[in-house]
Amino acid sequence: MPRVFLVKKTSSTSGKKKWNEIPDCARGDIYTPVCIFTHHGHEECEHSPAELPICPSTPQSKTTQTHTQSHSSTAQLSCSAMQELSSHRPPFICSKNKMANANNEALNVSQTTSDSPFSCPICKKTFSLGRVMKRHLRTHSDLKRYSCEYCGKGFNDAFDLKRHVRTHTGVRPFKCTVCEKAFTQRCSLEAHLKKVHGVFQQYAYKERRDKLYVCEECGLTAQTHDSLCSHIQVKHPNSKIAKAKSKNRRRKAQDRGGSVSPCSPHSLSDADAGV
DNA sequence: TTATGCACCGATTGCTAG
DNA sequence: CTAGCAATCGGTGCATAA
Repeated sequence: MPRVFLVKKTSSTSGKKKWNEIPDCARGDIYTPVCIFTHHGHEECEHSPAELPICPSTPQSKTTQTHTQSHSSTAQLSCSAMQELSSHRPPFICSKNKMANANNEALNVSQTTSDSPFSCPICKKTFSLGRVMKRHLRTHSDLKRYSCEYCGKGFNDAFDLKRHVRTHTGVRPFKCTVCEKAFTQRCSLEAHLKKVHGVFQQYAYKERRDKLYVCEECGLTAQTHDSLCSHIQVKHPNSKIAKAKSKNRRRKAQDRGGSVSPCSPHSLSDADAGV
């Protein structure tokens, strides 16, 4: 069975950079967490990850070719039927977790409680919020809303796509303060700090959600939107992000008939980037 | 005011390379 | 065996539509 979810192998197309061979210092300006909580109790402030979309994807067709079903139709399938469906899915759609969950869900059907009012009609998993359950239903569908322009892999979440694209672009926003090694995901950095250096990061929940503005073009990180926008305008004036930004400015100016922020958060959204 | 969608995030996990 | 990579998915904040 192909380990298709490991893009590292499957996307070894010509022209792809071998980022593992590139020193972190050569990848561009990257994020260095300054809020680390060590054994010594030293604590500083911290900011969190990436903001910019880079991979404009469309509701692509590649992932919808087989076994795509509407929620209404899938809702009529039993768990075993869903498992069978999964076994015939195209490689990158048949996710590991989906398969594992299918088994777990079958086992846990009897464990659902009445405390969670929203229950998945397919796997019977329960949720406290209706919108969470509704989104969960997507996991039973082969339809992927966002596709990677580099490898074609599909994702349900725009941010997941953005994070995935970093594996192609080499952007690694999370940098170890001890050894300079950089990572694409905060958890990878935290695991590294904990295991290798014995350093524990601790944040309040809010602190974790503070944004770090990452230029997906070069990996530069900024603490504010404005500084990031200035960077994009100066360094990457012809990038898709910059174009999407200017396009969004024009649109908003038309919609509101007034001045708009030169770089509002939504101006950098996936949708505005042509998704 | 409520419902909904989007975006971001962390926890978790399977896998590979060394 | 360990460290790191990459992916999935539920929780949550925010903006906007109804």
